[in-house]
Amino acid sequence: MKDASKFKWPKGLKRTKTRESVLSVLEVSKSPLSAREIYSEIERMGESIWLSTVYRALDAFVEAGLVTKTSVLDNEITLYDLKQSGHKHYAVCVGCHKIIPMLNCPMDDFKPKLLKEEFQITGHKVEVYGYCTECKEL
Amino acid sequence: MKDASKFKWPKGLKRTKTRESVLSVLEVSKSPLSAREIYSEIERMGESIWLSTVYRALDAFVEAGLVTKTSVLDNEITLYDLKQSGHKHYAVCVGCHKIIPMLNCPMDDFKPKLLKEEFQITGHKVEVYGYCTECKEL
DNA sequence: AGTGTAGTTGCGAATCAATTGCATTTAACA
DNA sequence: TGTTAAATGCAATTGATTCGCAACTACACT
Repeated sequence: MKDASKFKWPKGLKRTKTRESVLSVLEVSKSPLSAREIYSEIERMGESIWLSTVYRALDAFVEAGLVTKTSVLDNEITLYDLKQSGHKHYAVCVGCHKIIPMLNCPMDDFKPKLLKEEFQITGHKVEVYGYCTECKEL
Repeated sequence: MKDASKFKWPKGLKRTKTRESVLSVLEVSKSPLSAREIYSEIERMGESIWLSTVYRALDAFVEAGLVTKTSVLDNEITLYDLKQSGHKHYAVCVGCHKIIPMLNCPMDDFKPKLLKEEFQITGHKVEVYGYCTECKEL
C-alpha cells in the first residue's frame, strides 16, 4: 500500500515508477530536498534510479506546477518542494542549514513568525519575479 | 585618473591591480554583475585577468564586507554587488534577466515600488537568515 | 632604498551540479 | 494488442566554481 499520493497526477505526464518514487519522497519530507537527497532516499528504499532521471522528473513536475524549485543561502543549495505544502517561505539556519517553514508571508504585513522555533535573524532576502516593461509586450 | 574609488580599502587585503579593476567595474555598474561579466568587462578595458582571479577577488571582498553575493532566479544567476549601493532587494525580469533595484524593503510595509519601471509581478521569494535554537547556543 | 615573506596571481587541472544524446523501454490509448 | 510519443538507463558533456602550485609582488621592517 505505497501509493498514498493525494495529488492529482498532472495530465500529459506518464505515470512511471521513478516519478512516483520522486513524488512520494517529496510527499513524506517535511522540508524541501535537493535532487541528490531525493536520489539517495530512493536508493535507500531499495529502488534503482539515476540522478539524471531525478532531475528530469523534477523538471517535469516543476513544469506541471506540482513542485517548486528554490535556492537558498545564495546558491549553496537548490531544493525542490511540493507546492501543496502550503508554505512558500522559509527561515534558513546559516549554522546547520535547517529549513524552517514560516507561518506567514511578507506580502501581508511582514513580521516573521516561525513554527515552534526561536530564530535569531541575521539577514533576509526578498526577490520579486515578473516581466519588465519591455518583456511585457512581447 | 582612474582610481576614483571612494571606498576605504579593506585592511588585510593587498591593493593589487586586479582587485582595483574588479572593484572599479562594480563601482561603475548600476546593477549587480556575475563574475563572468566582471571578467569580460575587465578584458574589454584592455587589461588581462583570469576568471579564477576574479572569483578570488570577489571572495576576498565579500569576506571583507565590501561586496554582497546574491543569487537570483533560483540559482540561475549568481551576482556580486557593492554593499554601498544602498538597495538590497531587486526585481528580476524573468524575460531578459534585467535587475531592477527596489526602492523599498519588505521589512517595512511590503508594497514593491520600482525605479521608473512598470513591472508585472508573477512571483516573489523571501528568505530569512539567522540561527536556529540549537545553533544559537554554540 | 633593500629585503623577507605572507598574500596574490597566472595558469591549468579538478570538481561538482546539472544537462544532454541516444538507444532501449514503457505507459497510454486507439 | 499494436503503435507511438514519452520516459529511462547510461555515458558523456557542459559550465560555473574551486584548487594546486610555482612565480610574483605589496608592504612592513630594517
